[in-house]
Amino acid sequence: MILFDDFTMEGKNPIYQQIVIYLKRRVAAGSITNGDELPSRRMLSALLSVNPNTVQKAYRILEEEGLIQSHSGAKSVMVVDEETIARIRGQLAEEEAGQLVSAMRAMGISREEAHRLIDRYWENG
Amino acid sequence: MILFDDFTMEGKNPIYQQIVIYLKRRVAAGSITNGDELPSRRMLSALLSVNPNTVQKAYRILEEEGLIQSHSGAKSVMVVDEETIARIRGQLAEEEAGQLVSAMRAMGISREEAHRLIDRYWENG
DNA sequence: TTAACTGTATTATATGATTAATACAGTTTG
DNA sequence: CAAACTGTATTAATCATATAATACAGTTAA
Repeated sequence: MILFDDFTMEGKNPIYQQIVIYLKRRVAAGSITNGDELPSRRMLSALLSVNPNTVQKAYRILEEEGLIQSHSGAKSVMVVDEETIARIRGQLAEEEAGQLVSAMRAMGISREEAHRLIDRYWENG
Repeated sequence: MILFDDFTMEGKNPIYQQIVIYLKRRVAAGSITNGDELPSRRMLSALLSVNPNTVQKAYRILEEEGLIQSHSGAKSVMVVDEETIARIRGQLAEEEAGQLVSAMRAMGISREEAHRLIDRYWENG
């Protein structure tokens, strides 16, 4: 059973998107593997203090992307293979790196300075 | 007159926030200096094909942060000193670096791998 | 001076995100 | 079997974002 024990609500992004990205990151990290059971919509909504519909929206999106399989009446499970991991990992890493680079460039921050900033946040943060 | 010629609408963020961050980044980069005139709400809204109220919201937020001064009837101008530049620069760089580091960590990506990803996007993009 | 601009304000409408309260059919388990 | 869970669906209400259509008073420039 996937626990969501290190899930935290952060920033302004919609909650359903935060759930989606949380699960994708754990797939990328390898801490979620094929067949892992997800908490039910009702359980997770209670744990996060959000509406069951919000969790349902996140799960539906992941199902449309092929990362979740749901049989009506039974618990939903993750569907993960090596190709999926590589795809998700590339997808998320691209977004993050691309966003940081364009931001730093727009601010006139050099590549070396950007590396130093990241190193500083890697230690503390 | 600030031209907005390299402004592009990107991502899902509210438009008024994109305008705010665009101007802050140019302040951080030094390509906007003290006293620079802003385009009027109506002109910018026409240029970006958005509603004047959306531009007004962005300008109002910047005015509340002290980066813009508006005299009713005349063009609004930027208010920028060295302290402001340093503050904005630190603020934006912190956000970006912090976000990337927590994302990479959650995905189990090493510091060295993160640097390589950034270098790759610095060249291409 | 006056016409064309400026900032500012108000009211209305539409859409997306979220909450809320249910309902129903399939499954798991005691 | 029956109770308690499961996924799924519907309808209604609230809030933020964004658009739309004006209105008014101050500034600028021909």
